[in-house]
Amino acid sequence: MARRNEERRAALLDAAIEVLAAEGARGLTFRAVDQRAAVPAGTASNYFANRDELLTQAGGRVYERLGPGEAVLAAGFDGPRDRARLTELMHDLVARVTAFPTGFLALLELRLESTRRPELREVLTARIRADLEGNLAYHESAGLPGDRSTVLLLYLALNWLVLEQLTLPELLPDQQRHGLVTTLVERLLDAGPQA
Amino acid sequence: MARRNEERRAALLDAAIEVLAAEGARGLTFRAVDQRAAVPAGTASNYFANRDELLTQAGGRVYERLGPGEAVLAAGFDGPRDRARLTELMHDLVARVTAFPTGFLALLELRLESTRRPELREVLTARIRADLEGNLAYHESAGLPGDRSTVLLLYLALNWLVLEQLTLPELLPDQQRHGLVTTLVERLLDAGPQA
DNA sequence: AAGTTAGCACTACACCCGGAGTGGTATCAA
DNA sequence: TTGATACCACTCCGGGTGTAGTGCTAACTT
Repeated sequence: MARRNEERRAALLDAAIEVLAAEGARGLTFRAVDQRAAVPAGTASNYFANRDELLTQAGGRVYERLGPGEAVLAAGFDGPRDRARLTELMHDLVARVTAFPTGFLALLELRLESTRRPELREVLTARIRADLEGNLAYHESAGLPGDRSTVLLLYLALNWLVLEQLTLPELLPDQQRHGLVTTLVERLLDAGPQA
Repeated sequence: MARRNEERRAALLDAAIEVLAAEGARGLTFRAVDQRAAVPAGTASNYFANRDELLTQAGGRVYERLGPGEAVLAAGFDGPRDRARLTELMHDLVARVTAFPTGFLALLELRLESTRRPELREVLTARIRADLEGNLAYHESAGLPGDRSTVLLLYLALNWLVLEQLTLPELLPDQQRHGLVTTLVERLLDAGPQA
């Protein structure tokens, strides 16, 4: 008996993200989602046929909510196209992702879970690839300095930087993290464009 | 009733690492460890007072097993100290970590679990800091090119590169990953030393 | 405007799975 | 013989699933 209230469904998925971040992939149960969403027990059961569906749709939901950030970036088409601008954008990016910590953590949990669920891995791969391609396309069309490798290397390093901050915040002081972003852009660019 | 057979204890911790990687932090139960280690049910209960102990000791065990890799690196004190050498070392590093995938994944699970367990976070922070400091010290004493920031940025980017390979291998083709390592070292060094 | 119906929120129940912890027994070594 | 440890079995407990059943509400019909 599938329920069709989209608003409620979205609320359940948001709750699922919170649960993923707070309890881990294994802790994502229908009951836990019900509880987190403050709806009566059994509700999530009625909206999702099984755990797999809940998992994959939760992954999609994270990107739905992270998406608007891209729109914000798109508003940054004006302004200079130099290194300072890119540095600023990267600082903003890190801040934006960090501001939705449960989303980032949920995505990580899903990555680990996808080790065991080929179907989930496919969905995640497709989504993250689309995101990456989007970033590459944006970077190029915005005329920002740096080539494809620049963007990819930024992606790698910044992701782990955020991971570091969210999981072991005491390892690198805030100030050092900030400096690393600046230095990273600097070095990737100075040597980059001619490659 | 604590048992003291160190060999058996190590075998149980190795099993715990496998379980962490395969089932997630939440899947790490005494029974699962028993089963994976092929010992009778209840054995892990006798060796570890509670789950926390099992968790933290498993984290330590990963580094015990990853440690020898550092020793191998130490054997690399001879040879040139140029960019090509560093590139080679980084390729080796990635290969070495990738060769022990369950260790890497277990560590990731522990990071996520440490979000909920302050005690575990402290232990992990200390260990990873020691590892990082070790890398920094090695890099400097070996006279390899690049400064502190170089090492830190390598750490960030390469970690996520490995994560990418282990969780969503279809996202980046092997060849591209390989090229990224080379490019990363290249760009970090060309702009680096004067900073 | 009243009656009818369809869908959904909510509740309760029956079933099942899996893990914790512990006490007892067998086995081996000093 | 005695002490320690490996091994096994048993009981208790918690939590999750899926579904059947009940009432409410809102929209549609005539």
